[in-house]
Amino acid sequence: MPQPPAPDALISALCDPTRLRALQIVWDGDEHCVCELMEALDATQSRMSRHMSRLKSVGLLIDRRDAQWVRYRRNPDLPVGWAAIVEAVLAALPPLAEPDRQKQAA
Amino acid sequence: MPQPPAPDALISALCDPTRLRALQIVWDGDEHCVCELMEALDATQSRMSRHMSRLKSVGLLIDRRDAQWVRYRRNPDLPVGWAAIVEAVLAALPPLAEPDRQKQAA
DNA sequence: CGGACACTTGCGCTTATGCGCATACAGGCA
DNA sequence: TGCCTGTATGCGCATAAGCGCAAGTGTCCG
Repeated sequence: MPQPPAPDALISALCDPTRLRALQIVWDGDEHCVCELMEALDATQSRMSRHMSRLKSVGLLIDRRDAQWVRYRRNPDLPVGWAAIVEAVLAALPPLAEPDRQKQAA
Repeated sequence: MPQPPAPDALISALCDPTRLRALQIVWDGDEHCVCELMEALDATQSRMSRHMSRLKSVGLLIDRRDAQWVRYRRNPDLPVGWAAIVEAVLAALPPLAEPDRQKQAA
């Protein structure tokens, strides 16, 4: 089984608003550190850290230590089927652009 | 709001193996009664009834009373984005054909 | 070394979720 | 009406999930 766990695990990982928002941000393919995400999503550090760790554990993301930061990004080797699910879900989500970032615009 | 609740609700509804399997069966577009599903998925009556009711409440399914039976089937008016999610998820699931129906074949 | 910053993790708590059991409800049929 | 099949629902319970807090790890810098 080249894929991480079972599809059920993928779905479970998506079953949380914060994780979905995080995916939304991280899915641009770029690297994002925890501190960036916690600010963007208004979450505490431990909370965000755990969510990211969960997304990583199911294989959606990979991380990399970069000095004091841990950079998360989309797993480039994600099976196509899984990517399709994530993308379908993200496509249905509200843009997030304004609502979660307006704080810094305000 | 033409769409049921929010996408989060859809995802939550998918966060259960039994519901996923049920969708797998029901997604053929035909009608399926609870008793059929409970047998196919080896679930108790109340359990299956609740799962189906949940799938219905988020708008994935519609039901119809037919004498003593309640026929569930895929909601034909599902927004395309939602259908895309469901289909992406179902595509990633193992066929289910054999494992859950072999009992009647045995 | 010591302190600051970024992140992770153990712990206890609270709430959500799924389950079975028993019971209520609905429709067919005698 | 009474009874049977099929489905829904109230209730209580057990487990899972998410959270905050506080302590621990890793890295840089002075």
